[in-house]
Amino acid sequence: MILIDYKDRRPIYEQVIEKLQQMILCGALEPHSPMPSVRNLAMELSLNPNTIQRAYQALEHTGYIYTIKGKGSFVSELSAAADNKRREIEAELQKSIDKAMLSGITSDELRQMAERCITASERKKL
Amino acid sequence: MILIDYKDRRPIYEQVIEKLQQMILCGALEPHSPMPSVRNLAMELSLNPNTIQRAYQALEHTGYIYTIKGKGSFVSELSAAADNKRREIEAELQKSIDKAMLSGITSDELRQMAERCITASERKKL
DNA sequence: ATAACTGTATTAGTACATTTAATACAGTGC
DNA sequence: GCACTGTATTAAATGTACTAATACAGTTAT
Repeated sequence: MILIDYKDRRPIYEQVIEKLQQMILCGALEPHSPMPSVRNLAMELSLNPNTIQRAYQALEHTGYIYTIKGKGSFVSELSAAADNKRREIEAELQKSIDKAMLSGITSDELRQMAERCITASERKKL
Repeated sequence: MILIDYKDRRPIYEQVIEKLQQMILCGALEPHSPMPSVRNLAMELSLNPNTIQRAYQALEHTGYIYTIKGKGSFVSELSAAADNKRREIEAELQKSIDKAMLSGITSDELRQMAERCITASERKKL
């Protein structure tokens, strides 16, 4: 269910973080359900447990999961995390759009471009 | 005129490429005008000439500049480069929007978000 | 209590990309 | 010839990511 893209320039632990965030936010992982153990997920993805540990610690730090020592890690209620993610996504979008404007693309062209991207993304969800 | 952001995680040569692309595409550097020499720009930005050389070679390879050995590098006509850049930007936008949808953000929320970002970016240009 | 799980911490080693540095070579123009 | 262009090469230093191998502590079931 999680696919590591070795062509992606970002570090593996960041890819793991992103995928798990998405699964939590879109409801694929339900609040208070147990996350896979560090060692199991590492086995499943053929990664070192340290790499998964790093991802889990980041997820706990940002409120996506909570941990009970000896028992495991569990999905958090998503209220706070969802708001943060929305802010994060808007910031990324803002960066892309700023770059586009600096390269001489007009607002109207950008609106059309955004609409094209959104409908394309909708189609993929089917 | 070019500012290197050492907090940016991307390599320096990529930042240089991006800034020069923007300056060429928005007309700040006119077609057939001479680019600063590799050594001069390196001095000005306090970087190693090799770093600038790497950026220039990438810019030549993608059609932003052309080079005459012994004379220097010059800004290209921007027809081809502009189209490539537009495609590049739309691809980046598509990625951001796909991620947003995967995180459970709806199309309508995304449209509002995009509009907010575009108007914010317009304001900065004043 | 023992075994088999959980998360956590630490240290070491390897690999890789980026950047700097120091040169050297070749073409252009005064 | 000199001063400027771009180009090429090799070496060294740096930082990050990742793996590996352990060790420790808490939970749970038998």
